[in-house]
Amino acid sequence: MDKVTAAMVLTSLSTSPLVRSPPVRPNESLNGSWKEGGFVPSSTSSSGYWSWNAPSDQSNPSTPSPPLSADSFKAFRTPSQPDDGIDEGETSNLLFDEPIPRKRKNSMKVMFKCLWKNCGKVLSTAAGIQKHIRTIHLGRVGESDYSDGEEDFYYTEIRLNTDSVADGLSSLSPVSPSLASPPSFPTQDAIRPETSCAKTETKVMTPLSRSAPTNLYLVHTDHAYQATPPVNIPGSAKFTPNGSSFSISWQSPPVTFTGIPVSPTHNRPAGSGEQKQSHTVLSSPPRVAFGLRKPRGEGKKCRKVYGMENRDMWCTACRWKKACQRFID
DNA sequence: GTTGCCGGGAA
DNA sequence: TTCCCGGCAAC
Repeated sequence: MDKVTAAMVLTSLSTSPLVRSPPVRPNESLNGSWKEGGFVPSSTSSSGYWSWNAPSDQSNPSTPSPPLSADSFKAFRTPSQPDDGIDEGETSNLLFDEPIPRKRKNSMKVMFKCLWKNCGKVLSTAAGIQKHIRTIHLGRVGESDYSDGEEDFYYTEIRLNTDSVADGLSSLSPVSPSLASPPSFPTQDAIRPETSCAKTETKVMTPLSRSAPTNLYLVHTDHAYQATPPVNIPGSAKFTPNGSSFSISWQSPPVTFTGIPVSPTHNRPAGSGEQKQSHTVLSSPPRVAFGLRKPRGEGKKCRKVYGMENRDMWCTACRWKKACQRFID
């Protein structure tokens, strides 16, 4: 364990500079929805992974730079057709960002494996695998060069390296689809890219949702719990010293995930059930168990804002001593 | 002590 | 269904 945790810490440290370097990034490159609120800056590494998208064309196998691992993430959330109904879903993603072992560039060979069912084709370049997916699986023959990023869902990178540490990490990290993917996920529906699934449990699956390396992101989901606001959690909370044990715990989920038919994303604290799901581990380490009353929101509520004297200005819920509806946390 | 709100009851 | 409030837990 020690080794592992140490490795985690190191990786997170080493990567952060890469990721965060240009503060500019978040604002410009991403589609607007993100940047603001929570993710931005504070946390060391969680905020940055988006920025990799552009450069991450790792067509050159010889340079398995950080972007690769990032790329694998990218897969989960394709930048192209993302937000629909996903509101906070994404935030949860951030969590997972961290654990990825992106490491120094040394003797590693990167291959790309098609995750499409019964395919498993392995190519040495991302471009190649994307093309393969586009043409063979997605049937986009004509528009060969057109890529909306969907292919990303269907392949994963495989690092063939000699690095011991890397091995250790990869085995732990959720990003080892090579292990998990083959056994077709029992619940293809259950797990699907948040992008499309959002919170809806639509049954219509795009090819995408069917075979994507979902397990990867399951991992992150919960955060859930904290929906939007919780955004912060990931970054800072996670890697605090005492958070280390925590990170470990959540790694297992990918494996254990049983495919509960629920969209991993959310977090709207709404349903009590949602919370407990996969995320439990992540988001609420110390929290009491679920059944208990939910933690009090931090925001000011009608009572505090308007005061007792202006009770008529309160939202009805507050007036009735119910959960405030005006200042929702 | 204050505040948020669950659980439950009365109208 | 609407309105209230006792009481508990988090602050």
